[in-house]
Amino acid sequence: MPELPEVETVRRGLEPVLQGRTIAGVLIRRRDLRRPVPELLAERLAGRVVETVGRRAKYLLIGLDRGETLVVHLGMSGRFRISATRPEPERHDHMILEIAGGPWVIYNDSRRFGLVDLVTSQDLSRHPDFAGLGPEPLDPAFDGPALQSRLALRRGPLKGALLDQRTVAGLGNIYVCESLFRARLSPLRPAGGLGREAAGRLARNIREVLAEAIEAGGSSLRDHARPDGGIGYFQLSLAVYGREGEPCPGCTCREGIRRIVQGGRSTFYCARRQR
DNA sequence: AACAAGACCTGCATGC
DNA sequence: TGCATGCAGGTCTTGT
Repeated sequence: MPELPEVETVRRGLEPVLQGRTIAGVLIRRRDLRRPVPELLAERLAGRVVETVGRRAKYLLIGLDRGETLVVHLGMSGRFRISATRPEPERHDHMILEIAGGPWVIYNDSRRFGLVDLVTSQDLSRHPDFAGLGPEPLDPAFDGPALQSRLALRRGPLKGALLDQRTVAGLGNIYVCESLFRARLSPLRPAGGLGREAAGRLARNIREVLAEAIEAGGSSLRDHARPDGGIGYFQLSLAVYGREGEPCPGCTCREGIRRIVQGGRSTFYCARRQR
């Protein structure tokens, strides 16, 4: 499910349910996620008050009292759902939070590429999960020069550089393809040689596509993304992702959208429009 | 140092 | 119907 817009959509869904509320009880049903769920996590969370519900890159940051943060990553298939009544656990429900006075918040991840961790809030920026992350693309500090300087060190193609969370945080396969299409840049183009004008265009299009996707509630591809059970609609606005063989929405080329494999993952682009 | 490939795990669509 | 194959929104490790 989740790149930055989907994680942000989840954050917005959880915030009104969690912020200012007390965690009454926690059930951990499976500990072998991407890395093991910390020992005694349930005991450490019980009775804690949620102060903030934030996000950094694709990580959800549930800020608790006493200076600790519950970190959740959704991996490829992670989701949250909210239940007004005590839920009957379903397959792949790994963590169930009971909020004092209801509701219940359930973390489910079939592929178990996600993770749950509890870290000291002060150490967050130095924590290994976060230390190397690039800038938040929606932060004002992210602009053409910032992107250009990060890309300058690179030798490989743009696609891989943008997927690397050290370049800019929060992009994944969908939004890299979409950003490159909007910026009219080939995913095969060497990242290092990107000029000032092209880098500025790319940074602007990254910001725009992410902002529009958040506005639409994210993209719901194989399942729904939102804690409230609703779906996002941005998949309807995708220009190239998953559209191999379809006409290019930006030009009149005969070939249409092409699919290639880079770094073992699908890239969708228009070879005529994107140079 | 930077890159690609492989690994992690499950579910689903497709084709025989 | 059953079975094999390939693919999926991420990221960590390994090898070149």
